[in-house]
Amino acid sequence: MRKPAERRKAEIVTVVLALADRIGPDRVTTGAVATAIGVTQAALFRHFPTKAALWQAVAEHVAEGLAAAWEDALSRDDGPIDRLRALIAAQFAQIAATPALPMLLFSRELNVTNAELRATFHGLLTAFRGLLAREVGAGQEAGLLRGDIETVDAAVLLTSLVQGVAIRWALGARDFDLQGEGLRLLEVQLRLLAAERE
Amino acid sequence: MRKPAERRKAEIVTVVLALADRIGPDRVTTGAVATAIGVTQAALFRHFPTKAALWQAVAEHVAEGLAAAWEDALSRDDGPIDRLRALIAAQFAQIAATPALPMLLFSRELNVTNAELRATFHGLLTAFRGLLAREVGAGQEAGLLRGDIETVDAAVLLTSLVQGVAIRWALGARDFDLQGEGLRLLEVQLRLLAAERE
DNA sequence: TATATATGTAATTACTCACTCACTTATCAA
DNA sequence: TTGATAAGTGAGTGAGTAATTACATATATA
Repeated sequence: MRKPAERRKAEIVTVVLALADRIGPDRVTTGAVATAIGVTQAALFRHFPTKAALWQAVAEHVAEGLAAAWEDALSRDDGPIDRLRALIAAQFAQIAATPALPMLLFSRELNVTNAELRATFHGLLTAFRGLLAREVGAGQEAGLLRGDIETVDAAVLLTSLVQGVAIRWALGARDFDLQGEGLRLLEVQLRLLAAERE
Repeated sequence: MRKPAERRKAEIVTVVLALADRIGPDRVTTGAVATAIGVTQAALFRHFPTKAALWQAVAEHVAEGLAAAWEDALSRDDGPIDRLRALIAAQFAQIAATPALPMLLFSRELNVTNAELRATFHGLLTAFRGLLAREVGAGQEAGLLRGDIETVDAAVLLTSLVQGVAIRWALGARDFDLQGEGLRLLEVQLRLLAAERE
């Protein structure tokens, strides 16, 4: 079935992510993508000049999703602790919705083929840490979080929590609920960071 | 130059790890390994029946290194907190000595091609978490660490710390001292976990 | 309706990869 | 010194894989 280029491009990006989840990012061949969509392999090159360009489009799609989720998490008018919760919940939600994401960060296509893209993703992680740091700082100002910890260090500990849980989830058999376990551990870490002991 | 099989095998394993660091685990082809050593590609198959077996040997090499480092860290007769420090310091040291390790965890070889390899590494991470949990438990028993936190949760937070810092190091330009930064953050987390506030 | 163009196909190319096999030669023990 | 054997070679094979090309046709628009 013939489709306008825009929709076909979007379809290809979606299928690449789904395939990356099912068989791993580095097994996503142009042939596999084409078969999954129902077109010939050559048709892909009508929409993307190279396979690297295709991966770049995928990465941009993911980056936009993350940025949107962060913005949405910060849009609510809560206190800093709840904003921290929302940010990290959004991160877990994005990873759960795009399970290939952790592997994608280390995939050959993204790291080896496209250095620019690697910088983009590294920038995303840094940006996320920055957002966390801002909320942590606000929490410290408000006397909600311990003040005897460097703001940035607390942010690093929180991003590490996300990455650690995501790794355990991805490397294991995905045999637990990422979001549930992640948010549970977040509460533990938040209790450690809290200004007052209950 | 002809070498006895044992030494050649060891050489191959070493070169694979070095190449994995330099060009990425999934770019390590049998041809690249052979050229780096100075033999023909066919010679590799004199020592390993398949490429998967070669990777398994690499994994065992890494596993032995980690196990030895852990044992060494636990051999000293310190208190639980110092043992935690020693364990995590050993982990950072091993990662720094084998910089391909973080990437290896996300390689296609491990995640897609070689299920046995994946099981090996997943087992290693689980074992490490177990060792940490034991020391955390001892620290809680001794009244050195907060008792109102699940022992296992604290262990997860500590392994996450290691992984988070290692990822930031590997994905970035390796532009900071892994061990130094890691141990610094460990002290922060230990302060959060401490039973008494100073 | 006619036609230009965007979308898609079939067939093929150039290349990489893991792996095989018949053959050679260095090494070492008898 | 000689013969057995372990270690290495040269020349392949078959199975992918991205990308190209000449050709076809659906679709929108004038």
